[in-house]
Amino acid sequence: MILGRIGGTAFTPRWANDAMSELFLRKLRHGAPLQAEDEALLSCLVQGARSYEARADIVPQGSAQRMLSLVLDGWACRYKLLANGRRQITALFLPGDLCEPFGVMPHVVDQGLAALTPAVVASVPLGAVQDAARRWPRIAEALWWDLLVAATLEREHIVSLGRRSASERLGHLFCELHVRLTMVGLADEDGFDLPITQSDLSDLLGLSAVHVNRSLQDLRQTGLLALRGRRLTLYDIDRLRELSLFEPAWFHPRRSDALP
Amino acid sequence: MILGRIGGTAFTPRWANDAMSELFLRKLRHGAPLQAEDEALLSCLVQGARSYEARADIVPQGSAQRMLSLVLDGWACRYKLLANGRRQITALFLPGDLCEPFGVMPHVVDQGLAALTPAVVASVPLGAVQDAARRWPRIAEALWWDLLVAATLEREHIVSLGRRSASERLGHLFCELHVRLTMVGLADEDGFDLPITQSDLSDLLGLSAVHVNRSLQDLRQTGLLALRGRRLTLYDIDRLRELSLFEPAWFHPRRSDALP
DNA sequence: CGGTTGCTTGAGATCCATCAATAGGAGTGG
DNA sequence: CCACTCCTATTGATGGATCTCAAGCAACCG
Repeated sequence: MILGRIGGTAFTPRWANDAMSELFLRKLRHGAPLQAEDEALLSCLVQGARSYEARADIVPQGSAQRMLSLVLDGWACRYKLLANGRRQITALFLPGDLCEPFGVMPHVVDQGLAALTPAVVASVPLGAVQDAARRWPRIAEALWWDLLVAATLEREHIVSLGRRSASERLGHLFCELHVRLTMVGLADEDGFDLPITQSDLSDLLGLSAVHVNRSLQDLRQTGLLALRGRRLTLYDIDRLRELSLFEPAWFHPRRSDALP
Repeated sequence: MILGRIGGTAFTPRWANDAMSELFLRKLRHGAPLQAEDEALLSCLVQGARSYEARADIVPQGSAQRMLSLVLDGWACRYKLLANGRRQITALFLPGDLCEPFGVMPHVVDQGLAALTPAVVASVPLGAVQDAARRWPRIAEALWWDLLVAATLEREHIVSLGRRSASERLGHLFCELHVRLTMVGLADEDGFDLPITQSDLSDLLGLSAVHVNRSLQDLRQTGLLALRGRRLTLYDIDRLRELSLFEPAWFHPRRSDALP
């Protein structure tokens, strides 16, 4: 429930500049027809990778924001800590995810950003992204698409918390993660790595950790999935989607040139 | 639970062009130092007002989006209808609210837009807004600020659904509405008009209508508020904020020029 | 080996949903 | 003005979903 206080450590040399932006680009390609020059330009924006331990704050609640965070490795989250000590995770960020809409002006963040696992996070200067978007239409399109997907995820999160049962929330989350991780090549057909704790899941889904545990057991006993160690195996994705009221259609907003 | 099928009626002449954008401008002034020329330009974008009956769909779920909707009068909402018939309202729109972030490209909307009360809604051409923002920095700043506030509201909605009790959700909503309505001059110090039904509130807050009713009675009996007819009176806003874990600070992201 | 963290299980309490019935209020037509 | 209807608000009773507290277990790690 309580987040650790360990800050980021120094620059991590194992991330060469190309490798850093690879997952990010892989995702953006779903949103716009990026050319080699667009990708080269985007790569240049990604700099200053730092490592964080699990539970470390990346951007503390209430601090001023001038850079965007891009997750290179590990999982992170946006969260809010309430006065009564409860925590709600409002968004989950996977490798390749940009943690804020690209064009916001500098501002004070109302919610913090924290690592859920050991993570490597790069900083992207706000102004540079805005400039790139202003000058290169395909980059702008890709970034707007990314923003659109992020907003859709957030709204679906609201729907889950408001109108889905505990098992449905879990199932829906797993379906969503499967799609997102597949987009960046981090899932295979029947599952993926789930590196966060059940307590994190509970803070994400608005449940207690105990109930997450029991609902997971329900899903296992129904034969829909297995969760051993960090590996989540999905035995029957179609049935899981049906059970969770998951509609993959909303996931890929059509590109403008594809609109009727 | 089920939305009506009545479409919009024809153009409503009672809205002159100036009056149409007045509330919208009033809100944006909180986000950027708009000059007369900026406001004039923004006013020109707002066109094509239409009236809708309560419960009418404004933009149905699954349709293509090329225009932005601006609420001139009445309350509206973004909602999702689940396969099992449940409805979740993901955002509430008040007079002066732009219903989508300004810059999104045309896309298929995953969630519909509906009137909750009789409403008048104008359409704003997407391209025109983007052009204006590109050319006039203050307009861009105001619109980004608006987007930022909308995103913050959405995240706070997630926190409510995930980690606040029924009474806290209601209290938090009323505090939020009080701030938002005050920004456009539609609330006075001790309350405002609440024109939606308890059933709408339940779909917004992820509760049952019966439980909304009971939680409202709790709040009344605690002496925090009164709700007679459509008028909501707040007797002790500070105490209500405390009880609801409402933090008004996040509401006004600082302008870029005010950052340290 | 002891300490820590995360997972699992049980029992009891609480919050909230559902079902069903009644009451109030606004509009409508006679 | 009354009877009627629809919609919304209210109330009661009951069951279910989920929470909390508490304890035990398993894995990992220095």
